[in-house]
Amino acid sequence: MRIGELAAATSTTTKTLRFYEDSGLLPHAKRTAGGYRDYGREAIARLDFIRRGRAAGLTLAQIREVLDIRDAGTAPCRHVAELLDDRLSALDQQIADLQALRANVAHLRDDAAHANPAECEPEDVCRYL
Amino acid sequence: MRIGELAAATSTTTKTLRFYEDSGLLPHAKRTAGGYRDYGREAIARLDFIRRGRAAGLTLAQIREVLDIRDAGTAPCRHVAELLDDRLSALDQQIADLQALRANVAHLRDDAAHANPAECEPEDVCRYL
DNA sequence: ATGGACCTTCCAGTGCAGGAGAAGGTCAAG
DNA sequence: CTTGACCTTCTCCTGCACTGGAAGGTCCAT
Repeated sequence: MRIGELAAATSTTTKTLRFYEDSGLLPHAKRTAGGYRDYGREAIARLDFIRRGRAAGLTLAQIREVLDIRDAGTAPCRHVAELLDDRLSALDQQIADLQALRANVAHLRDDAAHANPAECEPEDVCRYL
Repeated sequence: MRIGELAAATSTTTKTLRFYEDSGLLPHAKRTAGGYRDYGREAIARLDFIRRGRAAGLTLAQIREVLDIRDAGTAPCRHVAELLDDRLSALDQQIADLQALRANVAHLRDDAAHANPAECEPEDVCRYL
């Protein structure tokens, strides 16, 4: 499989695949006589793994950590669970922050809606954020 | 108030304050005879506003949008309410996205937690992400 | 043998939110 | 009058995850 086919099969781009190789997420691909990268089908599974990790909000560095453990021949289940726990905490915090902000903005919006435009001072806009 | 005092009062840095001025988040400060920036107390309130927005995950561009409307001075409340409605919709979408992501990550994490490490083969790693 | 699709490497830029450090100016204390 | 803290502008650097483009090589059909 050449790089373009792999890119199409994984809904990504050749640029991204070369970038992943440079970043150590994909092993150095073997080459054809003409110097083209030649991928096996396992590359698709690896890229699906990377894609799922990205979708879960992991950084490429975190994904590489997991892949490195796997490539060393050890099962990274425990490590994956830890990474996901960290990610859950971060998400909970982020959600709580956004909900607090939403409440503030909603309050501010109500005030803006009910205020008499004639007596609406610019300074009032920022009272609640 | 000089830039260092303002930075200390708002738990930020002089670098950040100059960057905010360049970015249009802070107005051009008036200068002392020696060319130093000279801030009034209202700068602290403005930076607190920026800090709270940042803490809740807003971008500087989004914060600037709100500040620009305030700075227009003549900002009609109706217009502000419209802007805030847009912001509320965006926040609701963002919260919903994060909650969906959280559910996904929690599900993945549970799978990883219930796996028996002894029978977890390296090839299985993809199951958990 | 030629055209076009695809590939190669290398260099550079994007957007975000600043941070590092150089070269020099200002100000108050000793 | 000098020292040291603080300030000025300036240019470049950071990390993240790519993206774009130039210059050239390969492969396959016509």
